[in-house]
Amino acid sequence: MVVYGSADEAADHLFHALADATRRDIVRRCMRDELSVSRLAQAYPMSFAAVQKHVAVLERAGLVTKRRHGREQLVRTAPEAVRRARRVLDELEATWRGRVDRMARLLGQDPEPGEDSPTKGQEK
Amino acid sequence: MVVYGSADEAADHLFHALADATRRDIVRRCMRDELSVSRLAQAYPMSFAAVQKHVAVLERAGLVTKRRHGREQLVRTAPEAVRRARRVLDELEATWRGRVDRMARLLGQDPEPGEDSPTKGQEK
DNA sequence: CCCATATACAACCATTTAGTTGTATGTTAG
DNA sequence: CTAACATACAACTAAATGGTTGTATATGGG
Repeated sequence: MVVYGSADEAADHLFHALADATRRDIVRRCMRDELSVSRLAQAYPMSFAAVQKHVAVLERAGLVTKRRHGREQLVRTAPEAVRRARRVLDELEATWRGRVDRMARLLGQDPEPGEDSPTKGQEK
Repeated sequence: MVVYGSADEAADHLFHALADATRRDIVRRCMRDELSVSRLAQAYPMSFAAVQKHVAVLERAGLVTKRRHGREQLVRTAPEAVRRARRVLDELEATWRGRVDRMARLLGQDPEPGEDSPTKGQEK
């Protein structure tokens, strides 16, 4: 799974978090209101602990934040979250059509996968 | 990993495929040119078979297509691919601010996670 | 104070992933 | 034809995932 600089790691976490229907649903729900974890848990056919873990994954990816209110933990989708994911996709396109391609040609080395940036430092 | 109707499944595959830096890099490279699998493999610090598998994951997600040319298999990023991923993100927002919320209120039932559409078909 | 609720977290299990190696099958260049 | 190359695919391993149950710790209401 390679190590990667924090840039790639952030994208890894983001997309990984979105790659599960339950988590996407949590994101949707928590865009409208703040919901406690137990409230959320009631909505899915799985244990409280399982939902707790899903929320943790979303939190690690920066897609939601938690805020304590009394004895409950209110979950809310980070306002900028989905937008941020979209930006990563944009960069995915941009990296190619702009920077990399152009720079490689300027340097006179053809921009093909000869041996450059083997996954590692790519745009980190 | 649960069954899901094909709609969610497609999103699962899409985001899962994007949740790996090597695969994102393959997507970038193959937007510019068509590249053979072995050509791609040279670019990463892993075996040919490993890269082959990454390409398979991308293919399953509809992010790239393969086309035979002689003895090589040329990989190319699906033109519409990234755009499609972005659309899923848009829907993620839209579902909330438009449809679900509004409909639920119209129906007079509060749109909270009581038990409605628990991600649907989540029962494995 | 006592209890029910809301969360946290550890331990465990089954499945998937990401990688490996090894072998088989096509295809093209000589 | 044959050798070298490009791919396909099976089998195996280590680690990560997604889920479970069980236990511990806060907190709020009466």
